[in-house]
Amino acid sequence: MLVSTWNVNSVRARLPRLVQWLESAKPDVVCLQELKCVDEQFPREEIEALGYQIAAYGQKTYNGVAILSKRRFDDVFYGMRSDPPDSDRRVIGAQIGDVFVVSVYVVNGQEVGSPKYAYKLDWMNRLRDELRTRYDFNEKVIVAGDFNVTFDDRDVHDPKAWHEKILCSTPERERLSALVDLGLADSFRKFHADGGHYTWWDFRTRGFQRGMGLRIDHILMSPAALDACGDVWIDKEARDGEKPSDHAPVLARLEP
DNA sequence: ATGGTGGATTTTCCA
Repeated sequence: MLVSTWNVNSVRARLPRLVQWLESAKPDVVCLQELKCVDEQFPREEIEALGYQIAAYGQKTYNGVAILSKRRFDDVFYGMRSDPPDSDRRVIGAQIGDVFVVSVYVVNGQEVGSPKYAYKLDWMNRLRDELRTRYDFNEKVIVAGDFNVTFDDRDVHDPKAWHEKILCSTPERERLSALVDLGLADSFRKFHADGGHYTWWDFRTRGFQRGMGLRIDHILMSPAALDACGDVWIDKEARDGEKPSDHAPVLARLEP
């Protein structure tokens, strides 16, 4: 089973690239982030035509997450059970056979010290609570998405320039580690110990063309899922070419 | 150097 995550930065703007990628990569499960449209606008027919079931949780203009699956969903949940409920649509989860899959789009946070940064840290606390109370981590649990946080400086093209900056600050990394402490490993690191592997490059600085990226998209796995995982890789080609997203997809192969 | 590009929606927000 091939499980993947991709922040598409508008599913409608990315539709031709997404269709092309689904046809070539042939993932069984896809966690999408930043749909940037309501569910009525989701290009359902084009994706169903490729043999996927769709569970979407979108909103106007911002955020929005979905899960695509070749196999039918046994169960789906929409959003966190926090009080008050999340004002943004950033989390969706589904049971697909014996695997529990969550697609997450973590708050960006704008800048360290800003109100949005404080919100990000609180939101990540709430995500931890949601996952902790929802799942039995003896099962196969996969939490994939745009976490908007690097694990350590191996995930950063220029650690000096990014030191304690947004996406790289210690409080953000502590909260990402707190998710790992639930029993959710960074699956990419099972196969790649070296740095220099990135999933996001800023449009504004033409980061992709200059090799200036960060690894902020992750596939976290419970021990049973990680045991079944034979490889994890970043599809950099999907970040190249005409009208790309600013993120590359991450893929993981699991033995049945 | 607080820019730059890209998306959605709109003369601006967000990333």
